[in-house]
Amino acid sequence: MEKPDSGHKELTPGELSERTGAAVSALHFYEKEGLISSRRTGGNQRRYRRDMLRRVSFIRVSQQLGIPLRDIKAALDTLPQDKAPTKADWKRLSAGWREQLDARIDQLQRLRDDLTGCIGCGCLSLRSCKLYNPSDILGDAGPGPRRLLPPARPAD
Amino acid sequence: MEKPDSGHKELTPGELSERTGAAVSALHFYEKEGLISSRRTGGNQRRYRRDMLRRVSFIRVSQQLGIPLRDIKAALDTLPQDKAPTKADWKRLSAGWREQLDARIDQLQRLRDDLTGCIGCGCLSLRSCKLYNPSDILGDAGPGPRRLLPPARPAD
DNA sequence: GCTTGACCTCAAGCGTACTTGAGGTTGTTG
DNA sequence: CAACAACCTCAAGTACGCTTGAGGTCAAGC
Repeated sequence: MEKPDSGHKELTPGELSERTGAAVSALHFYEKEGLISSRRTGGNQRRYRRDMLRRVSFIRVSQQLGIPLRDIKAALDTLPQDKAPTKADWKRLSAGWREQLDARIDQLQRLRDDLTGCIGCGCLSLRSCKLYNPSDILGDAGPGPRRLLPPARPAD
Repeated sequence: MEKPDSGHKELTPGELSERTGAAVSALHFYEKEGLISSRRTGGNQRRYRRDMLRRVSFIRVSQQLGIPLRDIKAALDTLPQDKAPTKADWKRLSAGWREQLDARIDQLQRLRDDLTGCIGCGCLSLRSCKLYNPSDILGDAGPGPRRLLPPARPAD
């Protein structure tokens, strides 16, 4: 039924690291920050439930989207901490992320279209250029730094 | 011909800050890092050529794309430092940036499609999921951190 | 039983992109 | 001419997301 390589045992730090691409030090960091959790053996070594594979991968994928760890944590916090999340749990998270992604793509496409316009018109007139007008950039409400993405608040 | 509000005088730090949305401290930082330049008055105060408006705005827009300052600097270094860039100069830069943008949009769209697939299939099998397989993510050549975007090397 | 590698903790360090603060100068304006 | 905002320099601090190092433990193989 199940391929044996799917496994069912807990994972050592080294295994989780190798299979997710995250450094062991990063796993420690994620745990310290509450993004993942582990059980300890008698010898005080970490053992990870297999669903941590998914959590860590989710973290990494989300980071590729430019989402800060605190937002990823907020999303993961909606999953059960003490047992493996259900399919529905992951589906909900994924759907939320897909929205983020859609928004991000829209944003970039608008940026691209504006940039194309600027190339077309030469756009030596800053006054009329959306890209080069700070109070206009991506609907920015004013000057000053802001996050690339709005805070992730999935199904709260 | 030219609207008077287009201006032709140099800008003070405060003016440049207000018109680009970058903090004065950020302007100092950009100058220290060689991304912008200024002339000094007799009293040692900075005066910015008007094309610095465009440089700073370019910096900020590029950052919205997730491009690191060193890559932005590399791009700006292809512009003349001692005189205002020509329309062709900016056009070339913008075109290079548009490529970055297109690539980034493609990347995100692939990610979105994969994510949609994962939602569709439930994707509790990590083995078959592109998103959750680190050696596959976005064509990653292996585990370990990597930059979201390839280095910007515009028309070098 | 000893070596070896994987593991442990905790503190410090690093790169990016700035901001903040101290202490002092400039320049405009009433 | 005094006040006051805006400017100056330089050093240190901040936030994020980790990595590195020191000093020690655990577990498997020879």
